[in-house]
Amino acid sequence: MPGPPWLRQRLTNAGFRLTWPRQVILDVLGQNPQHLSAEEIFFHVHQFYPGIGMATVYRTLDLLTRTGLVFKFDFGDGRSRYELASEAAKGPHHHMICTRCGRIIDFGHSIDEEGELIAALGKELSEKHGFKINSHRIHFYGLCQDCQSSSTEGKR
Amino acid sequence: MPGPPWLRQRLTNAGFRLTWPRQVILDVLGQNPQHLSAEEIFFHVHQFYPGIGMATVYRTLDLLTRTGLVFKFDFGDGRSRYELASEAAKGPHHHMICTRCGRIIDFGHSIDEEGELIAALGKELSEKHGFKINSHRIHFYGLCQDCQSSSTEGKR
DNA sequence: CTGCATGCAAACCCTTTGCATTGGG
DNA sequence: CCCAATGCAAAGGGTTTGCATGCAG
Repeated sequence: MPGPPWLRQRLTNAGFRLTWPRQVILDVLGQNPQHLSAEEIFFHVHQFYPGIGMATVYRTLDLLTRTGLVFKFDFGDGRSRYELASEAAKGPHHHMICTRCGRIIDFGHSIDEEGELIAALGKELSEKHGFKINSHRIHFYGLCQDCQSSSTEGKR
Repeated sequence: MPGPPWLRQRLTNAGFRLTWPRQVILDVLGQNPQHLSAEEIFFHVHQFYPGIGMATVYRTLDLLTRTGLVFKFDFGDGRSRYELASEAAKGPHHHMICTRCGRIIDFGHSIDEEGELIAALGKELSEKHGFKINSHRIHFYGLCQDCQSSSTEGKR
């Protein structure tokens, strides 16, 4: 259960204490490239550190999110997902959400059009509305392979 | 409080009863182009139809969403927003979310790059993962004009 | 008339918070 | 040592559900 030391350093650098729960949560996130819900993170962490409570998971995730070490995602199913920023930053990083079973897959791509599009939209946004864009996300909705077989589509 | 009759027709066509609460909810949505939360919809509807309950609002919104008359959005603030599909479909339609004050603005644009980008990404998604894309949404995160003035940025 | 739709209130789920205790620096 | 961080349990906020009643078709 080692895990990247530079992440821990960024915590202490930001003035936060390097506690056991925080290290384990960081490690769990580092070992799970998928988006984990708070409950899933709790479950994983609990195996190494049984005494942990959900409140600490939430507080730590909030801390990590505010510090920028973790990204928080909302896919519309009522629970948030979390992912290491360093993992998400490995490339443009979007998501495909199956409107039937709720499955979410990461979608790292490398298409030139995106840079131009985002730049153009960002320019328009700042000119028309005075916004300063820091990031963007693209969500695709549709049916995953498994759900295309079945007939009745349960739309969200 | 008239409101578009074709919308009501789509309800009856789908086999649902044309009740008073449903008509009023549809009218409220038709008169408010912004994204409304369930609570805001309840509040508006309540003025015309005081007897209505939140449960009916939620059940109706769910019905309308499943029928495709209404789009449901999640911007990450813990409550869902709803908007008439016919309104949202007036053009490519994305959102800018201020990470400080939570303000959301609609962002209807008309940039050619988007079609190409989405097509390219959709192709990749279907080829690599077997997904069938029905729709997509782009979220921009940043600071709105008002919040750029203030110093401390409260990240989500 | 018949059963879908409503209203009310309780239940639910995820997340946040209060408070005494613990442990990192 | 001291205060930030934890754990527990209770509270909170949005959404869903059970059940008796009401109304559209």
